[in-house]
Amino acid sequence: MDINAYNRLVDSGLRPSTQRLAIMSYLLGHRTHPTVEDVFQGVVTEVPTLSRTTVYNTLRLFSEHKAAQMITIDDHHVCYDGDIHPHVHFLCRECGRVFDLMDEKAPKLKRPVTRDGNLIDEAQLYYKGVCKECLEKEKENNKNKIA
Amino acid sequence: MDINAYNRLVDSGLRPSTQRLAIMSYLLGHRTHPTVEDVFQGVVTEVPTLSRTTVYNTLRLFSEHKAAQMITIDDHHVCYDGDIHPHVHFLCRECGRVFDLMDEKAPKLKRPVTRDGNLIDEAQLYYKGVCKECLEKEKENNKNKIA
DNA sequence: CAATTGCTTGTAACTTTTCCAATTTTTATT
DNA sequence: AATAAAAATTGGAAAAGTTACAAGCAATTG
Repeated sequence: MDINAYNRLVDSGLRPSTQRLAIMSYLLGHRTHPTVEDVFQGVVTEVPTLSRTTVYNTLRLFSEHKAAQMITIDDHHVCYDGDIHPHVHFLCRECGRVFDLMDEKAPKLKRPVTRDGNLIDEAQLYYKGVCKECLEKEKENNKNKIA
Repeated sequence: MDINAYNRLVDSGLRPSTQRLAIMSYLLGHRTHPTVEDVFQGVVTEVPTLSRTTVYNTLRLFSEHKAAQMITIDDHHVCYDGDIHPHVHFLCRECGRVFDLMDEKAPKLKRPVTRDGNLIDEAQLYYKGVCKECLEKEKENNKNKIA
């Protein structure tokens, strides 16, 4: 059994069912910011009866209980992150990958309430652009065109 | 004619067609972070032949040309903002409204390239929580329950 | 004023997500 | 253990949001 997944669930006040453990294990083992479909495809081999609805429900549950982060940077689909420490995300417009930006500081909440009186419980800082790998590829293509 | 909408389009390198002008005017006149559907409903009264596809295409075009901001804070639908100055957004989990947080500083990009070599062209800082109005309502409801 | 290009339209299709009733699993009670 | 109650999961269907595409319309150029 994945002791980390188990602890994360119990610590978040969630019952460690087979499906939840499998989904949490997947999240903790794949730091690629998987979509719901990614999670489903990755876990269904292990839990063959798994339903997509369960994946949707479970990931939402995780995010509501702060056992995972919901990431809404991409307008096409939501993705999830098992890393619950505040950190900055980057979306590459070319390849669509989402990854962590280690060298940028996460937004820090000084107060959980704004001056206007709004209660804040979550902060997300996102960057969008073109990743290193895609920039390299573009360079290659341009070279070939000229040659 | 809305001179502001016209200028925003031309300055962004976009042709000022009837539909584009109407959509941009709507964005500039409604700082409520409208969804595609909001924009469609708001503009179709003025331009009765307007198609939803045009709204989708046009808003995407605007965001690609930095003539408007695409906001992906809500996992249910994308919304748009005619204010292109960097500023912080807040999503209320109760009423679903998105609004600007004036008293929070927008993320500033020192360099357009990360230390890893990724090219950044956009930054978004989002907060989620419960807005003042919804907090008040909750208080009311609790009072009534006890009484 | 013909040709080209760009913009808009409407429908259909597609993707993602939610709903819901039935079923299974787990927990609590006797 | 047996039973009842509660919680979690399933699968199919439906809804919501978005895109693709072919046809038509408008503007611009030579």
